[in-house]
Amino acid sequence: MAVNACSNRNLMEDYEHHQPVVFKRSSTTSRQSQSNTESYKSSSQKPDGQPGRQASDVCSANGGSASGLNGTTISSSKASSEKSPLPGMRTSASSSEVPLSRSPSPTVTSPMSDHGNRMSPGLAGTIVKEEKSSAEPSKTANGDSDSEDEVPLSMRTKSRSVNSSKTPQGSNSTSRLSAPKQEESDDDKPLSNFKRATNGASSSNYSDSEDEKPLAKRRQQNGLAPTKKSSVGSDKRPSTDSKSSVQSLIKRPKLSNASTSRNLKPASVKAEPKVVEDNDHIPVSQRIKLSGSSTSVGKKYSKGTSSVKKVDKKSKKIEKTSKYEPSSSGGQKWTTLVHNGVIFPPPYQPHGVKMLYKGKPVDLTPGQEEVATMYAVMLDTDYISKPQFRENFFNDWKKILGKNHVIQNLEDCDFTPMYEWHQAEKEKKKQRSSDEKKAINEEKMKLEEKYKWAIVDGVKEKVGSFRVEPPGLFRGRGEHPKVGKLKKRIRPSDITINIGKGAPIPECPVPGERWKEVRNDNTVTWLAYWMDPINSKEFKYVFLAPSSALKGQSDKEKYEKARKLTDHIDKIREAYTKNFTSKDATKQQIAVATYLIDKLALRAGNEKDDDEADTVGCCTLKVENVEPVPPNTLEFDFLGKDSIRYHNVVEVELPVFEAIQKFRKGKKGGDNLFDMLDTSKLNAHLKELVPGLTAKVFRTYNASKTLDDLLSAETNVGDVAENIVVYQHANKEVAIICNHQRTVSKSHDQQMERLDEKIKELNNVLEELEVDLDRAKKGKPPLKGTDGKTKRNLAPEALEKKIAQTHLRIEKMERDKSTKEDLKTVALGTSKINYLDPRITVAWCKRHEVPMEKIFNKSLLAKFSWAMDVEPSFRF
DNA sequence: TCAATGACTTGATCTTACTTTG
DNA sequence: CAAAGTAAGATCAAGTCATTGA
Repeated sequence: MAVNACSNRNLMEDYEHHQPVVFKRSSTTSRQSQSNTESYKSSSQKPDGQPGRQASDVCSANGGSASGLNGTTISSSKASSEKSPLPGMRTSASSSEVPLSRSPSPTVTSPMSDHGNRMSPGLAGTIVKEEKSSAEPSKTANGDSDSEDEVPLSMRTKSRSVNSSKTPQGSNSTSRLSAPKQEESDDDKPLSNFKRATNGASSSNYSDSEDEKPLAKRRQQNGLAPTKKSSVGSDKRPSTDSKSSVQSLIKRPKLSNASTSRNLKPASVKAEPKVVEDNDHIPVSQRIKLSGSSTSVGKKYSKGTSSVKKVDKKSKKIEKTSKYEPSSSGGQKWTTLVHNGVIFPPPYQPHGVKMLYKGKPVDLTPGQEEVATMYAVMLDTDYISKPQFRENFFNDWKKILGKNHVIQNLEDCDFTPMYEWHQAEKEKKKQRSSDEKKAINEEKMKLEEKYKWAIVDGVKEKVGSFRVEPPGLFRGRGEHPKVGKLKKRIRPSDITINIGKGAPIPECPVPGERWKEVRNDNTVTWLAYWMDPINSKEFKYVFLAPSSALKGQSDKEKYEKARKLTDHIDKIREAYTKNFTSKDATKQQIAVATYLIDKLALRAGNEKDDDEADTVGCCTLKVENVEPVPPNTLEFDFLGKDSIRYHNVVEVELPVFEAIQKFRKGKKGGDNLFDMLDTSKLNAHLKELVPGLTAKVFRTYNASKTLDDLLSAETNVGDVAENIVVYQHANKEVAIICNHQRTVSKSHDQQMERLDEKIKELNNVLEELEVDLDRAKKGKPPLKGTDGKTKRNLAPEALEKKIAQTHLRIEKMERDKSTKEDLKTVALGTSKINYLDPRITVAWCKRHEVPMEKIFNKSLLAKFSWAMDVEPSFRF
């Protein structure tokens, strides 16, 4: 049972005791912030009010006892929520489980496994390439570390914050060129280890392998998550697959390393290739079928029939052949590209419902009504309560109303009739019979079918979002200066199409209009773009879907880059640590900034314009965002991307602490903490250390490294459901590091109450059973139930069994509850989609016989099709 | 050197489809 | 079977980073 997993192990102990060195990342982690909503704006404010949840894992430690049963700890949700859990966590030191250890084989195994190629026989000339880069052998880790690794000691920080904090880890990336990777030394281990320290504890060290193991366990402690998993368990996947398999399609070759692939590219035919025929409706991704057995996770493509082939003509530009050329410069992204353009939202249909102005109905032209309706529809959102929103809206609407319109101010407008009309429409839609719905759906599908696919180098690929954004009111996040502005309707004459030379130009769907421009630029991947109506300097693009080879390739490159960072991370840490005390202010700032990015997984922090929400990242931190708390703790509190609050209290190394104090000296709260720095300087510096390295690589590295370590540390004992719990737990750790939040659902409290009630009920039942048991032992009949009914006479054994069952139910419910509380503000999806190398997950699934579909949904399976053949021994 | 531009990734949330529950 | 919950998918905002051009 899951329980076990969760049970406490002593994680903490491990951490603490062993600590030899190392960085620890902060322990705490919690994110409290969530308050994201708009509320805060400028940096200065710190919102507090939040519920302050804490990081879960951490908490668990303490929370444990909630259920008394078997020692399992369940973290009570509450506990977690409470702020400081404190130190007292107990853990037994015992944990001794052995971790899986990293992959054992030091040797290289060549990855080449691709099993069968995915190619279908059918394709004739198409490409294929399958090899995976042999280059990397699986790196196995060796258990040892390089000596260097150990070095980092200096850096280690300890963090433990009181309240929350997250831990990050750092690392850097590397380019492929550089040295061969050494295995990761232990040091590399991600911070994660550190971080969580739930409460106060923290520390851990890398090096010992031992330490690592425990981590995983630690996390579990919370005991969470049981519920979902179970549900997960069921499988359903079959259906789709089967179908898909049937169809044939072209399969796309698998990606290999970039370089190669590029070159390999099939030749193109120049002109338009003919479209692939038939089946195509099925996306490539779907074609993949998963094998059912866990191990067989890999996908296989079905055989494709159609063949498109292209001849190569090209070789022309392939200049850059360097093998590894990243897609960079000059990079050609495709040779032939065929698609059908974009689809437009239907024209506005006036509804004729009149709004009131000073209590009286007003006649509006369709154009005026359209904009009024956009506002009316948002009446129940909190955008309406923002003055900025109302002001921007009214300014834009006024332009459409005209100067002399009766409507002169928003305050006297009553949009209720329109709002109600809209609600009624919604209701109507909901009430439609399923047949009706089906018919409507089919119609829509038919209409959109042709836009869904593009043929890239002869392979049919899914297009991402091919719908032009409909007009509406801008829904900026946080305190965006432009919220509420009218996002005007986009017309064909606003759109630039990019398509292969010679391919048929998509027909403009609006009669009488034409595209703004048609280009044939094969150095970019977009199929179309238009100017963002809100920010005239920005564009909106139509790209291929994530399941496409083009996207898959770059995704793979991203992870490879992060993975290679492993080889350089020690050096990088050493270097920045040395510069914490540099006399050169710029160097010192770079060092500290890099440290924060590494340790806390902060984003780079580009400069922002005044017409954007006031949010910050590392390079743009303000003095007021970082509060030094002697002797060596820093309290971060700022609004980051999407105006999501980042609040973290972290212990840092003394030199960092001192440097921060120095950077703050003589500045005002709103001044930049790093006045000598911006992202381009920072990245330029990183690139000197390792070609291709940029700030964001650290996030990817730390996230993936953390997952890899946590999953590998876990001794496998459980069944599928338990393993899934383990995975989710690891995933959650990563989400916490990255500060991926979600707003608490409106019904959360209600749901919690409901759970509480159920638990209470069960407890009552339990009490009654115990009384009955007592009486039964004495030969007395059971008391009447609360409902007054008489109960059957049961043998003590039977009662005991019932009691045990009830205990289990209560436990499970408590666990569900704490998981729910725990995850109420943590979003796991983002990291899964963007930061976790899917090969880690795939390899782990293979090792633990967990079907991939339990972890990745259909779209992720498609998106990560390039990772499915990885060896079970793969380590990040 | 740096601001503007351009392309692409990351991210929260809204919407819809599907499940579970009462 | 409807209401409630949830997960998947869609949407589109908001970042990162490279390149361009003056």
